[in-house]
Amino acid sequence: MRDLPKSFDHETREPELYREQEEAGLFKPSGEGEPYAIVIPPPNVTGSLHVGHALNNTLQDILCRYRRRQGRRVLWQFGTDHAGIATQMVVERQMAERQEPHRRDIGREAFVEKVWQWREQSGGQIKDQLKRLGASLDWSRERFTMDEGLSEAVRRVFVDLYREDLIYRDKRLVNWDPKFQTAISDLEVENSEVQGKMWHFAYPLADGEVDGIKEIVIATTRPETMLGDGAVAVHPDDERYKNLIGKMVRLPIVDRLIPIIADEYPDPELGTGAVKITGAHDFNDFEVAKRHDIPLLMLMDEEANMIATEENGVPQRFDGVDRFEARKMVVAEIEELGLSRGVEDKLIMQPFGDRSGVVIEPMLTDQWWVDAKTLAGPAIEAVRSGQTKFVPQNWSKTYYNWMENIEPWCISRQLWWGHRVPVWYGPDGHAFCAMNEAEAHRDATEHYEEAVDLTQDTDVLDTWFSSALWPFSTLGWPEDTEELKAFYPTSVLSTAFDIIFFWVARMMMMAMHFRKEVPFETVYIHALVRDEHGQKMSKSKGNVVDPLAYIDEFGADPLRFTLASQATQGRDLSLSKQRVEGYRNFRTKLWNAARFMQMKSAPIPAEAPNPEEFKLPLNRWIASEGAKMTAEIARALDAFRFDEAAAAAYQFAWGTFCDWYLELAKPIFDDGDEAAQAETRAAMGMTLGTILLTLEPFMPFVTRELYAAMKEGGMGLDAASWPEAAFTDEKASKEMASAIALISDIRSARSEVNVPPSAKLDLYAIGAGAPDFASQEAAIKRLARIETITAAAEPPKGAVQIVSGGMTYALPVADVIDLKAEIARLDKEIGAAQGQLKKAEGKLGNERFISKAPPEVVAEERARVEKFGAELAQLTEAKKRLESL
RNA sequence: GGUCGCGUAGCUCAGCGGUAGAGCACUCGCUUCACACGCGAGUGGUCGCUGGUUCGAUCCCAGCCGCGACCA
Repeated sequence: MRDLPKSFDHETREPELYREQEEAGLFKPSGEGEPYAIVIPPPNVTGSLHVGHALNNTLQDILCRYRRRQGRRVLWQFGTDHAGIATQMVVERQMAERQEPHRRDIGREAFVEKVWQWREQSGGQIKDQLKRLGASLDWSRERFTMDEGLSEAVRRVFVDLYREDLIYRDKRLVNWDPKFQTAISDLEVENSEVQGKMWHFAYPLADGEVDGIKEIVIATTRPETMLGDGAVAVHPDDERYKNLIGKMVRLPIVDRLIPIIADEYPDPELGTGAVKITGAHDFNDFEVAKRHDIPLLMLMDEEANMIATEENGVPQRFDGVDRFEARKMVVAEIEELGLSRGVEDKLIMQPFGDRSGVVIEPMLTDQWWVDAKTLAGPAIEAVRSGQTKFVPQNWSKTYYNWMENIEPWCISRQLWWGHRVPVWYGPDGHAFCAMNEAEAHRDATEHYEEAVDLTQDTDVLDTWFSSALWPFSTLGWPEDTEELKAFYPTSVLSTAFDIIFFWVARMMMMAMHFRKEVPFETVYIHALVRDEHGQKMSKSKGNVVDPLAYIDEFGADPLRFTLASQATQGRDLSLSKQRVEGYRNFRTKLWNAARFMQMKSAPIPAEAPNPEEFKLPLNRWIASEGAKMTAEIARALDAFRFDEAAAAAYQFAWGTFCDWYLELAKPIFDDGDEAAQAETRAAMGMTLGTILLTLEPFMPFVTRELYAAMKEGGMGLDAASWPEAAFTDEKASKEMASAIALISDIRSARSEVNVPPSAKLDLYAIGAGAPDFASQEAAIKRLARIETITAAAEPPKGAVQIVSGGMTYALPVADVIDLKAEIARLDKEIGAAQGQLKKAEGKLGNERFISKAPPEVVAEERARVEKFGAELAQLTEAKKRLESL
């Protein structure tokens, strides 16, 4: 045993202990066990550790450490993703701060070079933060989505899907982010409700009045788009407009004739029932325009400034005007024309870019698309058939719901940082999709029958396109590597629910298509971390918790234990400082228990003793309880019940081992014989070993420190495997439970009748029966502060009377007895017993209960009647004796 | 509007057909030779509301009220 300092210095020891593990090669797959693999959800290169990361990586670390201890060959794959938009944004901002030229001025190649430089210098700070958390990731296998290998995988997938017609180029409406000037996917758009206005504009009929009507009034929340209207639509069944269908209206300001058409899209109940159709700037309108072959007029450029062109006929004064400025102009001009028919305030849903925060503009552009619908089929089937399971199971519904209604996936981005689309164009625009430029040239030469100049597509691919390959690309695919053979499909993927669409679904699709196998057997969906009041954390609320601050203050162990103990299924978790503090106390408790054991020379034995050979009920009991706990933790972790596993460990270590076992063992060290002491040392050491080993996945630092200090012979914790949990001894458990109950009952009675804690009393066991825990006399004396234990026929005068385990005991407290308090105490117990008795008797009095309830339940109730009946009799008698004083 | 989830002790949450639980907070007591980041003893709940199923409902079903998330 090595001497333990007074307390654990997490600040200096945690980093040292981490380094020791890493240097020992603990984080690399080892041994011959069955492979177990988890790929980390790759954090952004720009990312830093937030509570969500802390939770997710704690849980993954627990799984990995648990499986390692069970002898599995564990790979926890680390890597980061290149985060196209975010990274480009960061580097551009940095360039601006340094007053360097804009990226457009230095050109694409130089800019991309700068991004790589940035990554070398400042990317990946999250690695060090994950190390502080204690994450046992295999750093030696780190991957990056822009690595050559992973880029190769991306090209392979693109080329193959292109050749199978599952990737195609198409001009369609996309969500356009005017700030970053790129298309983004549906998922990167956040719709939120904002206070807006609904304007009513009158469009005059072109050929004068029809049945006394000379205009049609449309309602719009986006007046500026009226400049590009191609039609006005009404519902075919709308009586108000029946006669107007087919007529033309004169579009104000632009002075263009557009038709009134009938379509199912307008809701007659909403607004005026007449809807303007701007096919190039609204998703619903686009569909209507396509159905009726209405021209799509582009109104804006890449920055969402208005453009006036020959084609769109927008007046020159709008050219170059910002879209919101243009809105004001349109409204003013309509009013001037006398065509305004009112305006109302209205809550409207508006799309925002999740990274840029600006209003997204639907824009008609050429983009690359993945035929997600086709890929989704096998991915849905893989979950339906149970090849991949969601935990908690409910999330599979979210997955199905999304997958079954999936839209084409827009994968092209007008950025510079990312995987460039592997397509080259010939002089006539003919496209050649190839793994590299040389191949494209070869194909082109064959096509044109001469060498031609090619230009590569300027778009890059959505970051999620490369992340979708993560489970197999990190293992070396498209090469057929040993890692791929050993670790694919991976065992578990752990992530948050909001990533199901972004990532899980896409990994499933790609894996089923390219590997014909699921990417992972289980998808564990963890909860959201909220603040201590259950509020979602947000920068604007200022309630964001920095996990690193908790690590600084308390250490990683308490933070990890807090997160694990709150990781229940199906509910978000609230993180509070108090709770972390509480588990810091738990760590200290373990520490002090070990220090006590050092005083008693009770190390973790070099060779584990066999509990079957223990003689003392106390030691047989703790071995039995320890085995129970170990089995419970394993069961809980197998079921991803981190909370239950943590609770079992906490309850056993503190509630059973420290509060009872160590206390009950003290009298043996005081005056037990040599053999009893030796056995108790061995059992105690063994149990501490069990606690440290089962707790290690949760608290990898302090458990290592204590194990190393306490282990006889100095062998480290990592040489030990998960404790075998086979021993039980019901008889010893029962005996100890009785002793513990009696001690508790005596303590309660003493406290309630105000016996000073320091006073030592004599205990009398009343009547003929003998208690079944004779072996614990010394412990009872010590823990309940009893001087002597004697059998007696009758309780002495002035005694507190205790009914425990079917026996009556008396505690003479001489003159100090508080008669009133004692009667009150007995009354309380009598009341409780009566309540229980009445309840059980009530059930048994119900004939239908007797006939319909299962016999064992009925028997249970009968036993309860007997037990509480006897208890009540004893208590009543005790009270009578007291009153006769 | 559709889908999913949640309302259990002051707070944060387990439990989910047969004796209501944990941590924290609170009250009282304690320099008990590992630990006051501690020890001991307590207080606190018509388990959102209303019906139904059942011998029996916090748990299952239906409706309602309140809260939240996701998708339209």
